[in-house]
Amino acid sequence: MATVKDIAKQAGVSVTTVSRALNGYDDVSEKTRARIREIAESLNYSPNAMARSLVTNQSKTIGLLVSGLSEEGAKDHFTFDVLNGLNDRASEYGYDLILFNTNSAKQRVKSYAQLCRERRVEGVILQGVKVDDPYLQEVIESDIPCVLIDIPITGKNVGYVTTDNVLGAYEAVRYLIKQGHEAIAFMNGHEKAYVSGKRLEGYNQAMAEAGVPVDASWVLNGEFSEPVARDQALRFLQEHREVTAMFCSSDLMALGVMQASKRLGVTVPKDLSIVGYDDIVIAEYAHPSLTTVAQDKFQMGSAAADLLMDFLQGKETSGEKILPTNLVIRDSVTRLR
Amino acid sequence: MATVKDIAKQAGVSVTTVSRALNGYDDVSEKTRARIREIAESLNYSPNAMARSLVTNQSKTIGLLVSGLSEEGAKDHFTFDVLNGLNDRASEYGYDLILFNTNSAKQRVKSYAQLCRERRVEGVILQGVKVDDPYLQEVIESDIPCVLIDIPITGKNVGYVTTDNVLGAYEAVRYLIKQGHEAIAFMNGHEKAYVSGKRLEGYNQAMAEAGVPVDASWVLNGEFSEPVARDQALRFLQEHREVTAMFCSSDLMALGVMQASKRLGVTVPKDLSIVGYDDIVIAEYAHPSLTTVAQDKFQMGSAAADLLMDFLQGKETSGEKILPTNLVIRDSVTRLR
DNA sequence: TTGTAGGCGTTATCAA
DNA sequence: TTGATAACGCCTACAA
Repeated sequence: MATVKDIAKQAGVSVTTVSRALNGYDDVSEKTRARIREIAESLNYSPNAMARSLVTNQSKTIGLLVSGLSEEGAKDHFTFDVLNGLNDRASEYGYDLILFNTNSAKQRVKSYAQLCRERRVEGVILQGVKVDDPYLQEVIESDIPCVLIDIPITGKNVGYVTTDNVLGAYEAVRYLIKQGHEAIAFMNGHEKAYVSGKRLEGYNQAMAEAGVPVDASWVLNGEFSEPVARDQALRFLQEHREVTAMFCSSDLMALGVMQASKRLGVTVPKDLSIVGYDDIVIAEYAHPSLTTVAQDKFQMGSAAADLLMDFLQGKETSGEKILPTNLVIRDSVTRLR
Repeated sequence: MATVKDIAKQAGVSVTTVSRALNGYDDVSEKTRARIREIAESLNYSPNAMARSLVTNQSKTIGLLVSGLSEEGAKDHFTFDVLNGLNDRASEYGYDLILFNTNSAKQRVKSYAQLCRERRVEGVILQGVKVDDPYLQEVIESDIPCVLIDIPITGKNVGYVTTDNVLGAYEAVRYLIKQGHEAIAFMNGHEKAYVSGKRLEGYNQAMAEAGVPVDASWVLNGEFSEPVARDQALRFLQEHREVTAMFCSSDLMALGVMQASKRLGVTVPKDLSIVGYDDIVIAEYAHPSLTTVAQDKFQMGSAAADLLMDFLQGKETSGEKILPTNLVIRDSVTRLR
């Protein structure tokens, strides 16, 4: 593989000149620059990014840490969409993405932070990690600039991107109320998730506003899992025939609730209205199609890239980006009366 | 950031000793090794992968080139699943993945091959590219070891992973025939795709075996697109009320056909049986749920990693891996008579 | 068992 | 406008 030295030799100049010619410095005559360019091309020269990084101390690389990336059966496109947005924007900044995953088969000895330091990533995006994940602490304390998805931590070079979970849930529940529902249960996710707390807030808020008292036992924990939500719903719906609607903290759980309904002979939306959260692809194809709170996952990715770049460029920033949600109305809710 | 030099200084030894102690050479006394390890730890030392690469000439990095990665609305989990399998296996080999995408907003000046050379990736996986993609040629000619997904090219350090498309299609159609169908149309993808040719082969084979003549006009081109398949089906189904089944070269197209059926008042599967291909997540949730030819995408990814490693380690290999498919029977096919 | 010295490919500093 | 030279952090003959 050709190096600057090869070019220099062939052009009869020094490596310095070659370097500067190729990097567009203006203290090199156009004539030699042209000659050098030509030779570089003919030699199929590509600068060695690593050698460059070594001296500039810039790897032009950002790390993506995804917990549970390798798990099969991740039905929600969430991770992937965020990754796309991220990659798209990062490449605009001239950065490439490098992927790390935690749960490798051979219990990886190296820690996240170590991986990042070895590769000298300039920043990190963390996604899908739980609030109590030990990796989380490790990375935050590592002083590598870092942006979290859906975990609200800010600090020196630490920020996060999320959507307006309170408002999203609020609007969903208010929509149900406007459709005449009052007996509205809430299938929430596990407590380790930041978003769960926020969405509960939104639920409570909408209920309070409508003057509907909230029964704590009507807030279920589906652990963001389809089968768990199904089982929870199975139990709950049998005990509470009076419920007319259920708001779910994820589409996957909403699908679980649908399954439970079907099994119990409860027709959606006639006997039970359901609203989900996320707007995953399946939502549109479910039967009936699912009314849900949509998050723009692609945008979450690019916003995360933007925020990280702010850190890297030393820009002043609050370190938080809260994106809007959008209620997508389909066929899983019926108007009461 | 701590370097070997720092450690050496603090331990009162040379950098050589540090390097060898940390890399597990046995010509260093256990006592000094222990001391060096301790100091390294206390200094939070991580070796600089780039400096190491520079001298070992091994980047421990493989590139992933995905065409159309950033396109929103890629409903099939395909790319993502493959990526997961790839990443999972690669990390077992001690390799990290670096992502490149072509269609960045700012028309990226650098070519794929250039990107790969700059980052000194040891090998490349190419996915989602069309047979006539200029990038394809470029990469293949670049003499970087490379594995293609679903494109049958082999050569020096070039190989591919695919599934048995002929057999997959054959089994799908034979299944339809066993259910009593004879008037079976085929919604194929575009001709630029390798898999389309193969699946057509399988279709023809099964039909011939059953002694059912194939009418070329019954083979449609849905371009692997949901709306295109829908429109094609709309036209075709109106003209051919005698068709009882349609085999589709992708689940997405099968969904398009379902939409068309619905619009025409043709009930699936009572009036029209449908078999798809891929087994994307939506297939299970569609209404009726879709009988389809499943491909293990995760496994395709890990097989690709394996093959690439064979190249990198100079192992003898045919350069092709053809994985099995698996007919998943759900509710979109009815038994005739 | 340990240390010295050279080099990987690039950029940066300084002098010519 | 150009060139010599010294880094960057690491590994690896070779010598001690």
